[in-house]
Amino acid sequence: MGTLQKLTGTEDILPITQFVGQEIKVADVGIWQRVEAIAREILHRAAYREIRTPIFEQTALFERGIGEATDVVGKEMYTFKDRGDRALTLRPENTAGVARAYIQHSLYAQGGAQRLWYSGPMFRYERPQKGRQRQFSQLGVEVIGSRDPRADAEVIAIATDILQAVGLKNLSFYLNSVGNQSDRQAYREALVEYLTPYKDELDADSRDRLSRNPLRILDSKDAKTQEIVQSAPSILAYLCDDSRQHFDTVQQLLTDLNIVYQLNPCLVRGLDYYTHTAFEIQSADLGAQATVCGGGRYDGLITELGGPDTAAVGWAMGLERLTLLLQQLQESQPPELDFYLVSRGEQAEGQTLAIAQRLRQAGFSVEIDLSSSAFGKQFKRADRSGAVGCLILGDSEAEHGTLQLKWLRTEEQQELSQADLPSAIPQLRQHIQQQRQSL
RNA sequence: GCGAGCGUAGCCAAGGGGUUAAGGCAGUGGAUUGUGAUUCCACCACUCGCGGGUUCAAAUCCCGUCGUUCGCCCCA
Repeated sequence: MGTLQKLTGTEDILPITQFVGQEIKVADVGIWQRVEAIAREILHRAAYREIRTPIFEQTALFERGIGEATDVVGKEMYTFKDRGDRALTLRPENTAGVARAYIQHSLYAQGGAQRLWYSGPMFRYERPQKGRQRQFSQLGVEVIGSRDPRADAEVIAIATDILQAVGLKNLSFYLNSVGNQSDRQAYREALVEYLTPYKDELDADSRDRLSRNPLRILDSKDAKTQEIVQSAPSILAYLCDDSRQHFDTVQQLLTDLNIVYQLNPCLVRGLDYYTHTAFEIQSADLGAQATVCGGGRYDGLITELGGPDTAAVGWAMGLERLTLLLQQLQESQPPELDFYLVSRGEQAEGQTLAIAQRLRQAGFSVEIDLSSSAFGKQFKRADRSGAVGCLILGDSEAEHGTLQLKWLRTEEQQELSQADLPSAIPQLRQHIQQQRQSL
């Protein structure tokens, strides 16, 4: 193909929806704007403030923060050298970046917990499939500076609020606790001890992980491995009293909030920094990439990155997955347009911009037809634009300083004086409102 | 990184060795030179993702490559 095309695993989000039959092939920006507006409102009400951090960071930040043994760091990062020979990486997730900013600007000096949210592109070098891209968008929240179980529950409640407000149903919420460092160490040994005799029956990947990252074997999709894992010891049995109590309280709070969850002791998240609470919200309608939202507590991360001992919880939502689910539910609305301005003739065309600007400054939306084609054609486009009114400017109007206004839905037509336009504005506004409502 | 399927116009497609590459939607111009519908007419792929091979002959068969979709791994 001679033309340049988007890179694999990236998407264009267009102003128009593209259909194949009834099925939406590519959803338009409208759905994104709706989701973002709803999320923003809910986050605002919960006193979360937006933070924007760079899209690339030093490679070392992710290596240290996410963990060198993880797949994300091991094989999925977009890493490169810049012209100054610095090792950079396009962020594969944003918790590490937010933690870095928190430390760098000493946000802990503000006192109390910092409630933060972010939204933006993330990058992972993977083979794309349904619900998985190389550039994708995450909306996330972080509460940094509290180990209170209410923080865990609040963050979860906000996630379920957003998903519900946006209109998603049929989601499953899985909850687990992976305990603290020493709980996990003890459990890890027990698990390895249990699994070692079955070593030859595990699938190849799991056998590999037995020494490197045995907890990951728990959520293997391999049938035989699953069977073996069924009777493995549960992490929940290895929680110390503090961990146990924290987890119990989180569960109690969720129950009080009527948030339905399923305990899943096999839920292990792929990033090293998680401690205690871990959770995922999944949909059955997404194919193999079922997780819409995932997160948990990460009490060790800030220290790991060189900051003070600071507890934190957070989650991230995959916005492509969310919109993918949403576009199955609703059709998109064309943008509302007040006036479509048609014109013909040199003098008339010369007056259109000034008229449009005057109306726009008064708060109306106005689209100018730039084609100079026959009025018949321009009217056809006016009709399709969905505008309430069509402003007509031809030779005689230009001559007399007037303009025709045809209300497209009622087919009434009236004449206006250009000079009197400002005084006609309240009436126009009222008329448009009426016509919209009568639909 | 691995596996499988699929690439014919802006979109949906027919054609599976024989040469003008069906049809539909959308678009543009006109019938209608100042009023939205319908209808009608015309235009809209020097070539079937790209490169090579087989053949008298390739969109069609073979190889490679790129893209895409779904899955594995992993995650959002």
